[in-house]
Amino acid sequence: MKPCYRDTMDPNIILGLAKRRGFFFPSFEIYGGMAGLYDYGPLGSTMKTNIESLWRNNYVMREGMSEIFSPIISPEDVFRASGHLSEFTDFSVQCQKCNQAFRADHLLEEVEDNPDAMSQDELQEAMVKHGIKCPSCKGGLSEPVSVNLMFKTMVGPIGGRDGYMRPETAQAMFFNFHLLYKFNREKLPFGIVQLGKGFRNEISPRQSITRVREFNMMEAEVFFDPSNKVWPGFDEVSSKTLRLLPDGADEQDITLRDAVDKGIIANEPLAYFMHLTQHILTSAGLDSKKLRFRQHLKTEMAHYAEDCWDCEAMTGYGWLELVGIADRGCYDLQSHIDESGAELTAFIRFPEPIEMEATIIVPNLSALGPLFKGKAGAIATKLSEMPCDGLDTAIPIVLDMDGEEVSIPPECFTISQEKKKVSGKRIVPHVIEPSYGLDRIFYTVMDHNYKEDGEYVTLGLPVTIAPIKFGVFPLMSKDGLDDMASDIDKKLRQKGLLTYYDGSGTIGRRYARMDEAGTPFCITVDYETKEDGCVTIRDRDTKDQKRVKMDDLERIAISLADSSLAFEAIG
RNA sequence: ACGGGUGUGGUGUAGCCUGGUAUCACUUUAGCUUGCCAAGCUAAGAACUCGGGUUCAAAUCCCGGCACCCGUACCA
Repeated sequence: MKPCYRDTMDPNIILGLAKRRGFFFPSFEIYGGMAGLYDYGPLGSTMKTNIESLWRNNYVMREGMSEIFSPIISPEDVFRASGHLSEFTDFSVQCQKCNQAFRADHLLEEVEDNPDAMSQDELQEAMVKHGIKCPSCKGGLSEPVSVNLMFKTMVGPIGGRDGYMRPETAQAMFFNFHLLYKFNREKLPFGIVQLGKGFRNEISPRQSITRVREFNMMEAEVFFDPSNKVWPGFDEVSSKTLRLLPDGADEQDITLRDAVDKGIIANEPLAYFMHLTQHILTSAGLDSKKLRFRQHLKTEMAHYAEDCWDCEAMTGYGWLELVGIADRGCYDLQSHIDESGAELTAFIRFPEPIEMEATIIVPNLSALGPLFKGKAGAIATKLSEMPCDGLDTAIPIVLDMDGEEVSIPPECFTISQEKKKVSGKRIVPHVIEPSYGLDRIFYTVMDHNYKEDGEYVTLGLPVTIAPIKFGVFPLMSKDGLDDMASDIDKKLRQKGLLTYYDGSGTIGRRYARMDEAGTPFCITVDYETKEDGCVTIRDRDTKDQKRVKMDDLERIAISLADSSLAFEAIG
């Protein structure tokens, strides 16, 4: 489906503003630039921090999840387990006539069973065997060339170990599960978050900061008992609506409750985090009319995923994926269990311990040892794990030890009835992963809040996101007004509010400068201040002014900045 | 990655065809002025994407790199 570009911003206008006002710009420009790498400038860095704080306020403060901070450089094993090593390595072929590039495994999909898993040589063989030609012009194709989208590096300068720059922040939350589970006092569900950089060597970075090689993510991994997938707080928001675009159905506004009941969204927590996402994004100033949740098609969803929704925003680049919220089942933990052998499981207690009677084989090590020497340990393990129904204690047990038949004489084991108290079971938790692309959200904040009235540009950022909270001006830079304004400026900064003092040019120009930077309020010291001790506070969006006593200014400014006081409510 | 287009102060641009000291506006800075919304005056600062070639001389012509935009592909 072609995106609809009506009522959307021309990206070039955003890019110009971003560069002029120091939000973001291409990196390394004086050295010719480097595709897919951007700097956040003075205002951009602060706004990025503000978006992160907003996110933390919701995930860490409101939902009670715990934050971790782990290395970017990671050993190869991590990505062998996660699947990135194979998933991020494609084999590409190119048409020798029309030069178009294709994925080799895609061309073989109809004639081979599992081309995705084939090696370079196997692919080449299969291509020749089936006489694959270019699908668009029937020209001959080149040999498959390996394309890996992870940045590889060497850990240790001499004879080091292969490492990769992580392509997402998620993995540490999985492979540290055993510790994090303990930290959360062995209770499910619980959530872990990580904010940080990820790296992908994109074939073709484009569209400014929305598709870059080094990017910022805010990710949560929420672990559940699969038999009890609930998240506290769902009931409170279950009557809220979301705009959904389900796989195979029309776009619709629907309540969380209905969407879960009708099976459109797979479970309550998934719906809950979708709503939380909507809440965070609109708090960051995104226009809810330009947001939707699109369900992954069956074909694009990873095979292990139970359900997956992208939150998309309409921007000057078309629909842009900002957030992915996926129920990934137990895939990630299980993969790390398989790869590392670590016990990344949770223990689910039964309401009452269950008494069980079991027949078990007890190996007699003092007999096994002398008889089987080095193999005794492995034999003992195998004995105690094997089913023992109908075994006779008088007959030797025959075991298959790596292809070798071994007969275990009866004196080496006993069979006994045991009563066991089972108080619970070990399970591999399921995980729901809300994953936010910070840079894309950043871009969309600018896109959705850009306002133009003729030549006059206002960036209508919400107070919490705006880098500068207050412009502080003397009406005239003389007669002591400048000193009074500087004083106010200094005091507000001491209270932790980022201000911008400006005493140059006309007052209108100073207001305009702040409007374009998205600063929500300006404080002006004028001649009356000397007489009545009041200053004006001017609201960016209405241009209205209120006079307030300087004695009340700090208190009011703090309340305005944390949104606990609306401008209109100033007395 | 392929095809097409584009690269001039912080931003937007003129100049390129037809080679000869780079245009204009906004912005910025300093001063004057200005008593609440990009006013005015004076002055200043600031650019030819990079490398190579042709030429007495290259922003301009030729070749190559880099970056950006669009399409296809790729990717989430």
